[in-house]
Amino acid sequence: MATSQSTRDRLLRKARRLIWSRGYANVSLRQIARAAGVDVALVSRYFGGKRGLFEATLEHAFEGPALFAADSGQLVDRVVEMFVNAPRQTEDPSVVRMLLMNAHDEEVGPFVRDRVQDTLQSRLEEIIGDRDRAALFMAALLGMSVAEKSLHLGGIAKPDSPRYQAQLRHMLEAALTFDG
Amino acid sequence: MATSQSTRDRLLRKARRLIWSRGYANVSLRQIARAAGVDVALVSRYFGGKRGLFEATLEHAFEGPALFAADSGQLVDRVVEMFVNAPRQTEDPSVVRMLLMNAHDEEVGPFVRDRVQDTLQSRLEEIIGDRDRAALFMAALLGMSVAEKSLHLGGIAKPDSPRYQAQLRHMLEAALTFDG
DNA sequence: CGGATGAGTCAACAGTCGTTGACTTTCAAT
DNA sequence: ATTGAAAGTCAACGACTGTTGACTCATCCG
Repeated sequence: MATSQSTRDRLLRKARRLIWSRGYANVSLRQIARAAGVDVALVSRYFGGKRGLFEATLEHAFEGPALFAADSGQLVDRVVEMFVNAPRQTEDPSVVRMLLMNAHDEEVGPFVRDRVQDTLQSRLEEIIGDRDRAALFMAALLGMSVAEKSLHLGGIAKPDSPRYQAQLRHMLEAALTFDG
Repeated sequence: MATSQSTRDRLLRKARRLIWSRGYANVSLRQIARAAGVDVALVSRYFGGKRGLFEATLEHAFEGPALFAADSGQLVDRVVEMFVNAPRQTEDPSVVRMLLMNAHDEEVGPFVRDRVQDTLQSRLEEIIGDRDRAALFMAALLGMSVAEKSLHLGGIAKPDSPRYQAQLRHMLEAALTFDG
């Protein structure tokens, strides 16, 4: 028998994949449910609605252990590892991709931005030890991601190439040398 | 009497402001028409539909004269001028904002990306003289924009402050020193 | 004056959306 | 074997979307 837990998980996984990559407003519950092989009505039953389903996908989303264990010296290496190698295996959208697709959203944007501030960004400031540099570091990460993943900008190398590593590393390290 | 041209322009202006800042899928024709004080049906009459209206807002969108007249030495100054000072006056969304909001869109995303490649990006490559550096330059611009405008990242200064100029300039110049 | 043209209005269409409540089925415990 | 809760199904709802065609109205030409 299909336990409640397993169908809940199937919904959650498909929702993460679809909403994180296409954006909250651009994915319907019916699409998610169909992909998960589950009836639409169960979304409201298990998560209280679309909003609740999306928020559930964000639990533990910012607990990248590799990043959070890093100190300042390892930071660039860890981030490059996270965003260059990891996505190749999991095929799940990265947190940065989720950010780009949902931070502007009218309904869930504020929630997403708050979560990022509280966790990822504040942790980054701790590691780097400078508020401005941490912000620029994040900006570099976002810029590279949007340029490659969604703009398909020629000149940005394919993310599985060594040249992309070099490009990303260059911009990240540049952020860390800012001296306002 | 209200000539056809003037209502066409009113629709166009409101569409640019709304779609550029909120994204194609997140603005309805009825919202645009109401903001313009015009009946919805006229959109289909004058532009052939929502898609046509949006594409019309992109005509001449990438002809920033200040940027296109620049040579390599003036580039950073011109871009800082364009994205720091100009938006203060016009209150219109910048091209970068339009890009961030619409490059991912399922319906108009490909169109937008093609236009950017053909005009802005290729012109940037001409000026900079290096494909990789041009791409990183664009990534820096995008990253700063998304970090400030839509993520409201603490640590990124307010765009009308001298410190924001310094931050943006730092990242842009870093892109130009990439040596793969 | 009469008719035609262009501009604007209005109601309706087919479709999709998130959500709800009533229903059936399944399974375990008394 | 009967009861009861849990799990899943299904149809319908009101709201919203882009688009269409028939309508009114004013203006200008012959």
